[in-house]
Amino acid sequence: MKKVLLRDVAEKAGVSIAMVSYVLNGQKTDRINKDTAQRIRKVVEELNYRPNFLAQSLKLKKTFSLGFVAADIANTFSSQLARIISDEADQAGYALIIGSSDESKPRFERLINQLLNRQVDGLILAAPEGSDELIKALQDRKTPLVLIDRYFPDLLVSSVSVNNYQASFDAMSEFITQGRKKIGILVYDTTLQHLKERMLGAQDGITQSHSASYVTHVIHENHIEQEVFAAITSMLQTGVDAIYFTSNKLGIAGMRYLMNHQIAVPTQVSTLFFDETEVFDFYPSPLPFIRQPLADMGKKAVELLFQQMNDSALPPESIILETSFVHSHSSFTQ
Amino acid sequence: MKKVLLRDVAEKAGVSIAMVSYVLNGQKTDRINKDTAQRIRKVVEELNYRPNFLAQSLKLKKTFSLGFVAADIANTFSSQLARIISDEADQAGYALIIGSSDESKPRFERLINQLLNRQVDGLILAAPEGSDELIKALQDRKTPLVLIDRYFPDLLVSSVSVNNYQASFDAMSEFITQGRKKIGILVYDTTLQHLKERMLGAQDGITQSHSASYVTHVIHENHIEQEVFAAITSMLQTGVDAIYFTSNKLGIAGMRYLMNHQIAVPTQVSTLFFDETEVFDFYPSPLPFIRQPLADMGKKAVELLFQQMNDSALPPESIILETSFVHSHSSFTQ
DNA sequence: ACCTTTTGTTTAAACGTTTAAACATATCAG
DNA sequence: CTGATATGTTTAAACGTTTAAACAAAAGGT
Repeated sequence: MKKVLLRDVAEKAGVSIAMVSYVLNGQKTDRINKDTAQRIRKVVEELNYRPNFLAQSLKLKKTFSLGFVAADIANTFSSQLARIISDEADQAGYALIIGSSDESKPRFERLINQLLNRQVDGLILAAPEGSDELIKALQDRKTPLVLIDRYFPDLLVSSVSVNNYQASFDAMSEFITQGRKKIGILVYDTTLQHLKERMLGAQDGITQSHSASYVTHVIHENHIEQEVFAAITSMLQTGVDAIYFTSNKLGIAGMRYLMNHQIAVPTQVSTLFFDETEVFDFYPSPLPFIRQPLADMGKKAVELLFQQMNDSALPPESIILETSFVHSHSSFTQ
Repeated sequence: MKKVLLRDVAEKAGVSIAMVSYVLNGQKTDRINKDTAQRIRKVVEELNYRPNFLAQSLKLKKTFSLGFVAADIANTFSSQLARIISDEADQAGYALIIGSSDESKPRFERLINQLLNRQVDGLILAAPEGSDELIKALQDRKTPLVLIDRYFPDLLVSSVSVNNYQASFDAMSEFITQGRKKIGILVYDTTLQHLKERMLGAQDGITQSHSASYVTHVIHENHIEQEVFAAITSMLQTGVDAIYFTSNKLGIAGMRYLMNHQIAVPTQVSTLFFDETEVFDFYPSPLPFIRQPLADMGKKAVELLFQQMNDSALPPESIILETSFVHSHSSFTQ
């Protein structure tokens, strides 16, 4: 079965290719004869004509597709974000091409190049460590672009993120009012600003309470499980009575430990997580956590990106969304 | 900063556009002067020329992109599959456009149309209920296409799936050797063959053991939580001592119930799941499940698809992969 | 010396659209 | 009845590549 072209429609309707194009795109409606238009539309229907996206894109210099490079698509955070962005893009008639850098800078760069080769109209990026210059270069090339989740303090780029510092700062009061005295903070060994801020916020929050101390353990990405286990072991030995997990994955590893070692939560140690996971549901006691407004983040990012695409002269805008503190995860979230 | 075109390279290198194209595509290598080729390559480098994918695709009638329509990308099963397929495609130089039908046939159809408009070179589909004719139509149009996970018994299309019937059948012996007498089976109200086979396999397995009976509860997709809760309540009242959850989501809902109601697993009721979830880790006792070979499924699907794309005359092939029975989920899977 | 190959390069059409500009005919004002 | 204007449609160039075919010059064979 041969592909139906504009030419085929034109031929069958007895008009020029241009006419068909005009009718299909709703242009020159005031000029075109109603009957002709009707006839063309009928033929289009009959032949079930579908425009060739490639040809259109080539001509219009617009592919109606966006690229999203996630940090690690295996992580629920990324995949939920991807889903939201995809839906959002979809509604605007855009397709989303998704990549995952797996936190590797070279891979990130490769993905971006691929996306640009494919002429995506804009990018939403969860940038890995050390990718600042790369982002800068993209910006210099006037590539419409929005950072999500991650941001670089000395880079003036549009971004959507959450109040990492403040949320962490505020959350510590939870431990304080519980009367916790020694708080363990688990962080990654990273230069990523948003993670550093989670740590700093927590530390400052504790310090300023004047009623508790903290100990920070730095975990390396490639040995999460082992290092988290070691960190918690050490913490418990040194009388830590509350633990703040600054990320998703750290939290999961931590809970696995506490579960396996039958540590009573929150009696023996109190816990707090940045980010939510389905697994929390399955812990016998409620596990409080800081929730990021995923849907808003995704929507805002797409919105910002579209703005950039429509007006490249627009100055970069940084949106910082509020997180919320959730005391107990309802069993009835679907 | 202007886009660098083939023309720009040609100009700077003092040759025709064709020469640059030939050199870049490694064609006519025997004819082209080594020095000229070298010079061209140098200019390409200097100008950092990137071919325009659209123009290439239009000319070559190949977009080097595949479409994957997942059943529900929010489900780990789908997203893991997506990740594998994406990686596999990537390695072959193909991009993956992902959609999620959310088990809705109209949405499925819309997504497929979008993907075809975008001229993807092939499709991998987790088809929702009742989409047989649609698949058939695609096949008639000679669209390279592979079904994954789901299949339609009377449709001769390439597909990759697992031994749903046999796996369920065999798994029941687990309950039998435990001496379980009344087994509850939780299934969806669906016409999807793979799910029906999971149910039938289990039923036949139990029947043929001559030592236990079963009761089947049908759950409707849109009220999973409530209906699963009701079903389990009813089962427990009628002396069911083992439950087989035929899917991921049913299992999660079920475990949530058992957890909340402090039902002892496996002492009071034994459980068995089709599919694995991270949440299983967080249950105090090990939860046995049937594992699908996700990676193999994804790889095979891509492989099959590429075969189809290379030779459209190839007859459809159905690959059925083996599942494995996992007794206890290791706490150290990353 | 002349024809044939070989080597190296260019020309030009094609892929399937969009759209400015040109064209043709009908309608209208004076 | 004529020039202007409104109405309806077509022509042709462009988007950025690929590639068959044509061309030109050098090398080889007799």
